[in-house]
Amino acid sequence: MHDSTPHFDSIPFLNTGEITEPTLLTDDQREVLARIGKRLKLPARTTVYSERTRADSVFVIVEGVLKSYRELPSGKRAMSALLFRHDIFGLAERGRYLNSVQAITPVTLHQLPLADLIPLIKRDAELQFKFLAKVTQALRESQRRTILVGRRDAVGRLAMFLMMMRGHHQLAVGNDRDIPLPMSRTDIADFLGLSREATSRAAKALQRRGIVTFASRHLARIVDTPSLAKLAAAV
Amino acid sequence: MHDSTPHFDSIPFLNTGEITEPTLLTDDQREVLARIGKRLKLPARTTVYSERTRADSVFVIVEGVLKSYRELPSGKRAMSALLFRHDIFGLAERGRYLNSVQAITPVTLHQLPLADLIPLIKRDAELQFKFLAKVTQALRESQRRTILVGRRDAVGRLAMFLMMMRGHHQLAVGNDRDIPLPMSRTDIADFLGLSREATSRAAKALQRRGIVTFASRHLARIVDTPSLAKLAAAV
DNA sequence: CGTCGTATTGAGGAGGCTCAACTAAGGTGG
DNA sequence: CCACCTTAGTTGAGCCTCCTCAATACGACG
Repeated sequence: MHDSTPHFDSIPFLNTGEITEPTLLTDDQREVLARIGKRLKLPARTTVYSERTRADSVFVIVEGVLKSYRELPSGKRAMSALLFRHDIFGLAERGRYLNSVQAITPVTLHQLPLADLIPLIKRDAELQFKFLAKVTQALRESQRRTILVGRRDAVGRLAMFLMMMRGHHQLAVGNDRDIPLPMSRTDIADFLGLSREATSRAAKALQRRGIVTFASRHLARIVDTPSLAKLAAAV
Repeated sequence: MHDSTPHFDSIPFLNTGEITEPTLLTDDQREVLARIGKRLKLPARTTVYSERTRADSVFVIVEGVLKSYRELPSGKRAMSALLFRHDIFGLAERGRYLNSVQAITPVTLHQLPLADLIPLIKRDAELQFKFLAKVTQALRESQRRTILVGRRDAVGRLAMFLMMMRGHHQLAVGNDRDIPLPMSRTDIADFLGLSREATSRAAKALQRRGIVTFASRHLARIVDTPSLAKLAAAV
């Protein structure tokens, strides 16, 4: 199937048989979604929508990385999530978006107007089920992140983040030692619930201990995977 | 409708008209769910299920409070969520539960076997849509909690928690000053990502500042709502 | 090659964690 | 019914980590 149609996968609820593959959209379902939506190509730094604005669409990421965040009264920004290929975002509450979403890299999105999507998934229960599974997965991801920011140690948090990024990248490319980090250090800090400085020091600590090297600001290389995994798991 | 059938509500995606009411299950839907599931009454402290065990059911809370948590290697417990009336839990990944769930108060649950529920919601798209909305709401709740544990100040976190508990209780009862806290201090501490000691000190600080009084360990009374709201909102 | 925003490094201080002792409450059996 | 025991919660002291502020270094972009 051509890559221009929206696509996502999700981890199934049940374990059917021994092998568990992610649940994929069928070609037909992708066609249908492509029909009701339109494709969007946006340069980096574009704001897709801002919190509290009228919500009329859900988005599926075809390619690229985005961040979902909330501005706090103090001027700090609380990051709700980092969003990757095949993720869904824009689930609104009472017709308003709750977060702002901004592109970190250039992105390709599929915009699905709620006015069309809701009737569609109410007709097509199988398609809706894919959405249900995907939202459930996002919920689990969110809970994992709650555990992450609940940790006290900066190094462990960064390790957890790197393992997470590795997981995302690994799906796409074979190489699992080089981890591209498209987002800024500030974004990482916000994601981890740390200050920029603490994040920077944590990165240096990992490097000093020979676990990870940072070839550039946007490329990490895992040297000692077991140690990193151990740091990420601990606590 | 009799209270023995499972029930839940959720906040709609769209704003239809000016007034936005929560989306409720219809009587018919409750009937259908009641038919495929069975009712469960459990005393306090019962473990409904443990992490990594085989998942075969989703649960709807008819009455009572439960906690969902994960045991960490260090022996600490990371709380994933507190669960209240009309909440849903037990969404599994590949046939395994990810968290453990334990009753805090005596609870009444509706157990819905996945083997029956999945075919049902694949037939009944309207019913599935209610589940989709509910899971989405849980996702938002989880994101809010991520922001909560990301805060640095213990007092603010506790304030946020109290406002949250107020919201839950307010729905059921009119009184919005008395807040029952059925869970232990340890549970609150786990939920806030604080130590027991810090939680205790934060409670004392709120009391000293005349914002909240703790009549007993399980009953808080809000004295100065605006101040509490301000503390909860700030950051 | 200069400029501006981003990132790193350093020093000092605040807040929460840990450890330890003490107190309160709940449950049990005589 | 009360004394005891066990568990949960509070209080205090010291330490550790991260935050804040400030200065410097880096790097992307014009």
